Amino acid sequence: MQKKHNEIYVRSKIWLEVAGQPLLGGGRERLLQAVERTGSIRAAAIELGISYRRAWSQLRDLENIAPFAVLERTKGGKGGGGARLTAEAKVLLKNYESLINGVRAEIDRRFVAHFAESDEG
Amino acid sequence: MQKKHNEIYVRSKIWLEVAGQPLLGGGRERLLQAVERTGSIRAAAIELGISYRRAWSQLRDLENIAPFAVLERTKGGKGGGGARLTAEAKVLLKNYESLINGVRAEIDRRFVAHFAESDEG
DNA sequence: ATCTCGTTATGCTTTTTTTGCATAACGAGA
DNA sequence: TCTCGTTATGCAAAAAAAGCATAACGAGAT
Repeated sequence: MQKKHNEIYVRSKIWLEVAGQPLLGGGRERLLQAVERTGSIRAAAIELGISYRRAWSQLRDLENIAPFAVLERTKGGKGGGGARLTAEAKVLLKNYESLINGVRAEIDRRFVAHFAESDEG
Repeated sequence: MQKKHNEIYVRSKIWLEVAGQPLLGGGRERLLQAVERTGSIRAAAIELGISYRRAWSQLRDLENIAPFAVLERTKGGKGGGGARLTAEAKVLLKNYESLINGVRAEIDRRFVAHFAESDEG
């Protein structure tokens, strides 16, 4: 396989919406995964390298449009508090992960099929 | 088929990149189509309901990262000038159209497969 | 040779969106 | 009652997008 001088490649975003508002995409997916793993919004933000303010805003928006509760939060206590995903949020997250896993590969396959034999696209 | 109280649905964007920079997505696709149809950037902008400034900026950015010339422009003359797509740009546009046509349907199909039997997602 | 006209080309202002800082509120456990 | 690290927000700063106004252009008409 010779190197191609044309470096065009395909990228994609797949997300879920409710009533025209974004519900869950790649960014919030990683955020929910991090919250689930760490048990707090703040720790998740640190793990992702984003500000707590940004993570909190993302989750607030998510919860505002989700048709069910997403997080269970606690304040105070020895650890200061924390946040966990509801069972429904875990199902949503899992289904989204399954959805995009298959789609990514399919897009790449179709890209090659359409752009492989033609250098200029 | 009963109505679902959960209105979650899937959306997607597929675009081409070169070296991390966006080359061609849905917006520029429509813009190129309009330029091809009308023969000028200004007429294309009017047809799409966007400002000429915006259309022109989009095309400038596109040409800056495309590995080949995209438009042939003319100034002056009876009509004042105009713009046309190069042969390579037409091929790129056509291939992009073919790519996304199949992908859209595939994403919808996979969405239904993953989200159909589960209301909460 | 000059004028005309509708286009391409671009600087600059305004608006909108995003990002980030700083700080208040909270409350279970010590 | 005090402490501590979290959740919760107001507000400012920065970045990005949108839009206004105007210059530059040059083939054809005069």
